[in-house]
Amino acid sequence: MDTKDAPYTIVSRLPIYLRALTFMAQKGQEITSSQELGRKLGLSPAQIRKDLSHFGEFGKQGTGYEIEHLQQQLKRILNATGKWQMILIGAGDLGRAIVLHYGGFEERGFNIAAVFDRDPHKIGQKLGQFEILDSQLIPQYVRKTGIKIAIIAVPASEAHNVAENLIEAGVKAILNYAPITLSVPPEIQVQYMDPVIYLQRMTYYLGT
Amino acid sequence: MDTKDAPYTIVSRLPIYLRALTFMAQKGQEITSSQELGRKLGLSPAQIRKDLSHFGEFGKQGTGYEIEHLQQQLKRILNATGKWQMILIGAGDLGRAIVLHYGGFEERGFNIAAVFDRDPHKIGQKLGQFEILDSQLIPQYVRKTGIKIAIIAVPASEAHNVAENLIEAGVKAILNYAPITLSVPPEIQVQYMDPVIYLQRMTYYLGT
DNA sequence: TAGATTGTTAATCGATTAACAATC
DNA sequence: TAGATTGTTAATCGATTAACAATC
Repeated sequence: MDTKDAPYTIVSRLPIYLRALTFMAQKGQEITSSQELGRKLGLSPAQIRKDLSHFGEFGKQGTGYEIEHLQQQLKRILNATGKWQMILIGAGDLGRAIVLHYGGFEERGFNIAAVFDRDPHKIGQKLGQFEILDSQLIPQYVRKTGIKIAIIAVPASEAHNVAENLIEAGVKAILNYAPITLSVPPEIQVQYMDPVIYLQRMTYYLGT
Repeated sequence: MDTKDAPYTIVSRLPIYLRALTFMAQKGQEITSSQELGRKLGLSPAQIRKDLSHFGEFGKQGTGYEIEHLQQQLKRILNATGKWQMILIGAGDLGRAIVLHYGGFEERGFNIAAVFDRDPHKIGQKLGQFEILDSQLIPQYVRKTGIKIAIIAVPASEAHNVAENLIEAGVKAILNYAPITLSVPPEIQVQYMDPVIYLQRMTYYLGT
């Protein structure tokens, strides 16, 4: 396991690098440098080279980085070569928005496989292409499919229960849209998508 | 300007503290401690005390923090006492999802004031309660209203142009849902909401 | 008073930057 | 060769943690 000991600070930047490289590749660009990447991402060239050097040597002195190659390497490091299956918990407004209106998952290696809700009025109904399944079926579904990633889109008051059930069933990573911090065992990954948190990180700097 | 020099690392945690305090307050709890907060948020008590000490003394030895009071103080520090007006650029699927299906802005101090798109087929149509306005009107709208916050929900290819127009018009903070890093002057705040970035930060740890 | 928890200092730890030899 | 850029080392910088006097 060559890569699992990289500091999270570094890991957290790799998807940003990958996204930038994909954008450049789409425009037909073939080569880039730590300087160019740094300029586009607002980071120092040194930091980008240092980050990449944790995982190997991907560049060529005097030339820079072959975009296609670095892209492939980052995908490999991030386990982003295949397609990850995910389940979505919560078929309310937020869940509906994620399923119906967010189109970016598929082309970047993620797929929603099933949607769950605990509301009897919703179970059995359709959410886009999905039939909404009973939340009670989550454990057996996760065990059967081996799915490791879940998206939580339930109200804050329910999020913690849902998370515990998911983890109990074998889920290892949670993308949490509920506006609450989840307490989970250290080996479980959680990331947060509450836009208000991000807005407040900016209003601090805005004056009143 | 007593607070504007706090390190971003600290500032970035304040909204998390505020969210946790609000949750506790809703449950009727009146007092908390750095220990309890730390446990709930996965942070060390020392860090929480250190963070808060950058802005003042909000606790009482032997007792802890009065939740209502600390909440008020954090709101003041974060400029989260009033209601911020925002504009949304992009009335596609993503913009629609944000306006119609995300309900959490209002009660937490943010409000969408207007929606813009550049597509002639969309301009003049309704998005929920909003009439979609022509993107060309953004500059005059921003100047007239003094709005400082914009949400970008256009395709990646358009995001940079949109951002430049917004900044030119006087916008100071951007919540960017487009999957691309924006290059902006250092005094402009940007935060990113691309879920795939967050998913890839987790898949690194999941093995293949 | 005894117990608890703050705010703060000093020590530790980790991340970023600057600089440069290696080399394409 | 001359110019450019990498990968890496050492120095700097900043953030976290541990510990404790102050005090409620």
